[in-house]
Amino acid sequence: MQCEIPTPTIPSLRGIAPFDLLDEPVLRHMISGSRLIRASRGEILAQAHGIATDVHVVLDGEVKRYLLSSSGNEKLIQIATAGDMFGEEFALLGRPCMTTLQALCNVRLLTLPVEAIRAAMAASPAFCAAITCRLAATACELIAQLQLCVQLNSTQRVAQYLTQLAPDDAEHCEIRLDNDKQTIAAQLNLTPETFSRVLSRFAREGLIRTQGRRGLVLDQLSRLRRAAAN
Amino acid sequence: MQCEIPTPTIPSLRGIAPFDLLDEPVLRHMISGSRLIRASRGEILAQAHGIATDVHVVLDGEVKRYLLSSSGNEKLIQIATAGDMFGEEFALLGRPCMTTLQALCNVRLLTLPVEAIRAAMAASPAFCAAITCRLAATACELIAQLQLCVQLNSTQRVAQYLTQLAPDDAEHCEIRLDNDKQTIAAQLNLTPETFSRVLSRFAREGLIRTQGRRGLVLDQLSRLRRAAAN
DNA sequence: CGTAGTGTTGAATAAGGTCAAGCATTGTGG
DNA sequence: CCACAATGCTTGACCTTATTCAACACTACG
Repeated sequence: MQCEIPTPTIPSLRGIAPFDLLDEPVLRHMISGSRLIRASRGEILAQAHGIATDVHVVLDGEVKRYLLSSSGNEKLIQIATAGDMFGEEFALLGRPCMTTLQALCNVRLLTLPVEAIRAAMAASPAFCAAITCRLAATACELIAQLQLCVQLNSTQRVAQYLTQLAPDDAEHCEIRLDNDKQTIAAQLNLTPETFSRVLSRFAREGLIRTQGRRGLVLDQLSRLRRAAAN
Repeated sequence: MQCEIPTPTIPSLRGIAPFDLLDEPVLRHMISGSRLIRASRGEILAQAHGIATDVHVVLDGEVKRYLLSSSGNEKLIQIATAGDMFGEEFALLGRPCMTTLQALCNVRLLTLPVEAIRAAMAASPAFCAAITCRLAATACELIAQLQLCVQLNSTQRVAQYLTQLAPDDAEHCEIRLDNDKQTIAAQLNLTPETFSRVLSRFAREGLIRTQGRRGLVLDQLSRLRRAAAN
């Protein structure tokens, strides 16, 4: 994990989601307080401890954000990809950050002090509104996650996940998973074993067929949707 | 459940958390679009369906906000008491509201159209910042909830709940539960039976003693804290 | 003193998790 | 281009945990 003073990152930040709303001087001030972090696959970028003082932006690569329990259990919160920003929740409140950060591949990450974010919010109502929307979206996602993890059983969770990948009206479709099955299992808060078992039961019942490691044919989406709802 | 046009509520709203930041005309405009809802114990105030278009403020009484699964399982999200505001997450994004609302006692609830909130945010940077903070806090709480429900077992959850009720440094203390045991169990995502079993195990081990229905003596808080962490 | 609402306890059950072994896929180095 | 290693995936047997259902006990309140 390396840190650099990021001179040439102004253009890249300008192209990223809420920062495109900022004026040149505000953006420049924000960059001046930032740090650029490089890390390679598997590296832990930040532990869950201490007051959060900054916000992160992924420039390239993927970063996994998760809760780590004392028994080693990982609960995935988010997989942040290029252009994603995260960590406002804790930083804006000055609360201890609960999440751990791990690089899923070689990544470049920009770290912005929360004070700069706060200043930008004061300077630009549009930026402030954008941050507000992002937080609202985060809260919604978390409520959905809670619903998923707490109220649905393994069958329902997998069925719901699969139906989300298909177009809304189709009955049959072929898809390609965008992550390891382990990772997907983690998203659904299942062990890889349980995930595998549910998939093979669906296959046995004729709902799906597997094609290689990541390919999947959904044959009876209406039944799958029903399985998700029950 | 009754609805009224709320003429005399300007003063009461002025005294409530983020609304004290607003100027008289903005506040007046906000009130003008609002509705006052009265409901009595047990009544369902709003189902989870359709796009959320407004935000709620509890004037008096208590309201339970929860996720309802198709199998009837309830996952408690929040108990909102007088002065609490909620529902921004969904309303600001115009997403379907996932939560159900139930009166825990006789309540008066003020319903504000999200457009008024948006206008107030545009008019007052301080109000906007306050809303942002509230959303950040909501997100943090939800992450904590997720951690609680997904990564901790029943013993840890109960131990954590109990230790939160005690002062940080004490070893011994008496407390009074502020809700039914059923409700507390729901907050911890446990059945009342499991909650009861954990409590009686703690009692058997000498960690706590029960006093009547709501009283509780915590005798060995250090052991309790250890049980919460493991 | 009786009743409704809460809380407790036990036995049976179900749902996932854990551990361990083996199989398949992918991609790399020869 | 093939072989093989590394990684990821599957499967089975077993175990732990919490839920369910049912009966009963307690408490608070009228």
